[in-house]
Amino acid sequence: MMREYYSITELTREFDVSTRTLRFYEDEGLVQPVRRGRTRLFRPSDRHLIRQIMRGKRLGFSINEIREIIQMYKEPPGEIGQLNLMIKRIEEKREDLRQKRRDLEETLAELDQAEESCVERLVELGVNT
Amino acid sequence: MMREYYSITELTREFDVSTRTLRFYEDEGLVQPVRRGRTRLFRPSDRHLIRQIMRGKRLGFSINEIREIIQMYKEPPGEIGQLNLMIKRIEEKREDLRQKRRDLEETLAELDQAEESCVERLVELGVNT
DNA sequence: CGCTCAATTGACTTTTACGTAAATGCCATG
DNA sequence: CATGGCATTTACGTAAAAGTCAATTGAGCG
Repeated sequence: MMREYYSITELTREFDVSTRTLRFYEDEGLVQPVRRGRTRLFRPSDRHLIRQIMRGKRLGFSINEIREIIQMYKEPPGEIGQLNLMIKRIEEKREDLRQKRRDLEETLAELDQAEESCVERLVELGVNT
Repeated sequence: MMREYYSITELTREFDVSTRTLRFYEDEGLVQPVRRGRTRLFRPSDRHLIRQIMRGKRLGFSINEIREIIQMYKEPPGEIGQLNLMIKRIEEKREDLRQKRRDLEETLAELDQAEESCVERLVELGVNT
């Protein structure tokens, strides 16, 4: 079932962030929950945005970078110049992500090696006792 | 040829960081260049460390996390308890990196989709004019 | 030796991404 | 109705990771 609204505390629990953080994202214009009186009602689309924000954070993107990425997920603009510009920006972000992927694979490889050294050392010690 | 020493400015150019940054990393104990008088002489091992630091930064790790990772690359400890602890830590970091990889792939997929939408829109506009 | 210019040091400042506290609102429940 | 329990707003605080600036220092060179 697709819920209509989520309360702020529901989402803080789901994503393990504080209310302060979600309000901060609202101030930053990353999400725009609707209001009933003064209380915020987050829609599924807001929830999805928060999911994307958390992903961006884990990848080490700043709020501004996340904002840019979120722009890219939105409806493409209607003007050709804008479209070409957006495609260029998207390509840049993808290159950025590919660099991160290379960094990630290299780091994983080095950690694999480090673990192997540890295991070898354990075997040595196990043999000698 | 394997250079013996690198000056601080050489490395700032190579890695596109400021001298302040490299000194900061030294203060943080991430690198320990030797000294001739007061000037720092960075050895190939320091250079390699800086490379690893930059990788960690691009992946969004904090200085403390980078410090931990660097510890893992070093010689494995001699004591069994320490070795097991280190293996556990390494496994945690790897899980962290695998999460980042999932985030990365998802983000790349969404960007692919976004670009496709843009291209489609371009085709529409191209057809209509 | 004196000059110059890069390098160092230390202090202070800045930016980012929230944390925290205080005062207050809203509302369901006993 | 008052009590508890979230919510909100406003304002100030803070830690991390450098940037910036000023005052020195030292090394090389003519």
